[in-house]
Amino acid sequence: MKKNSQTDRKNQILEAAFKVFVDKGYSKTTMDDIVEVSGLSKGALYHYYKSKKDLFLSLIDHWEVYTFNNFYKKESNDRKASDILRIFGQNVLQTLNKKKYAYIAEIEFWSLSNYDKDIKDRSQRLYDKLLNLFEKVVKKGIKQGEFKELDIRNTAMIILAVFQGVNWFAVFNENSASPKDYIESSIELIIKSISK
Amino acid sequence: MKKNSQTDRKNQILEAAFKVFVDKGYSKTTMDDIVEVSGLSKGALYHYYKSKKDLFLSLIDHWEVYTFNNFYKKESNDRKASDILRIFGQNVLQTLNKKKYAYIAEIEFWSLSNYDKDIKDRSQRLYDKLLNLFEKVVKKGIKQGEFKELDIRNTAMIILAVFQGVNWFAVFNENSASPKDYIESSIELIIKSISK
DNA sequence: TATATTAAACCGACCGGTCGGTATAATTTT
DNA sequence: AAAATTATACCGACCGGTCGGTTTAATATA
Repeated sequence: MKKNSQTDRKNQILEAAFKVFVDKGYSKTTMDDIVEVSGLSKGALYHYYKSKKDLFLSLIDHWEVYTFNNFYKKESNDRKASDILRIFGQNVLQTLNKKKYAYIAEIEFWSLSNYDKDIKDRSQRLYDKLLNLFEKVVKKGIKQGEFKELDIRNTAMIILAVFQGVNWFAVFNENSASPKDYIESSIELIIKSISK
Repeated sequence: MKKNSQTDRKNQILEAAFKVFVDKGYSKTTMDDIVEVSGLSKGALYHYYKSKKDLFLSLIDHWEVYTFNNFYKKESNDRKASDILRIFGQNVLQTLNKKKYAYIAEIEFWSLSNYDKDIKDRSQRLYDKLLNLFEKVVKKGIKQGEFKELDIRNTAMIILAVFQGVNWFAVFNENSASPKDYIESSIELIIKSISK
């Protein structure tokens, strides 16, 4: 009971913080904003998190679960590697449509990583996970004879870069190209190139 | 004479601001920091720029000239499209090695674009230029029979995304892959896919 | 009553921008 | 060409407001 309501409270705060951070950016966000949106008091906030930065760091982990949770599930074993990539692509699109703000938060992580070592480390850990995931898929493709023998890390990075490309659509009002076209054609381009 | 010394002063301020902004990020940068680095006074600063934001906006234009100046030159007419892409890639690498901070500044633009319309517009204008440049190359490749008939805007975006991928190396300490390998193999991958 | 939790008043460091003023250069007047 | 006037460049002390964080008061819980 106690343990649960404690994590409930923490989540309540995190979600409020998420909203405000995405809305105003880290530095323009005030603790009072988060107090207001969370419906709790400042005392409560500092009871659960020791500082604004501490709150933000927790948010990075929260973000990962929130945004990429279904990512990790979808890699079913019975599909071929190329199809897994396609599914990833669809997930990215879905996230862009339904949780555009997740990508905006991600950009904030990048930006802050340049000036704060703790945030950088936390973000990097997150990306290592993602890269490992892509690497697994590439390895699988190679093992199953679908992909050529290529530098695994490098290929994973290219895939990541392509997915990161949708950030473009999250930030700017691009109307001369659609995210769907972009993602799908990019993935097909990659698949085609690395397939035997 | 007068006009010149005026732009000299403005550049002096811009360069100081560039340094500090890259070093600390926009919000953590104080006007006093810029005062100190520029060697001028606060009064002088506000004499030439009406606000911190005004200064930052000017910096976006400055950044473009500073970072991509040689980009625009290199598209010599006697080369085939794929080689132009390769040259672009080398330029990106060179920039990453010599002016890493330029990429860090770029991330700051992205981030701030989410919260400030003026910065967003200014940044978008910058990317439109870049995309147009890539489109020209793609068109050329098609016209000269080197590339397939494909969606031009979309292809330009893929190229952009790949180049943006080096931001990764600018932000994080990636030691399991080299920027050079990344860029070169990415470009070859693209060229291979879009060539007839 | 003791303890735990929340609410709200408050503190003080910090910072963007202002403003009164000086120095220097350009222009006009005598 | 000297003096007077005006325009421009520059300086730095200062102010008003903000905001992360602390402290104290109130309230609920046991």
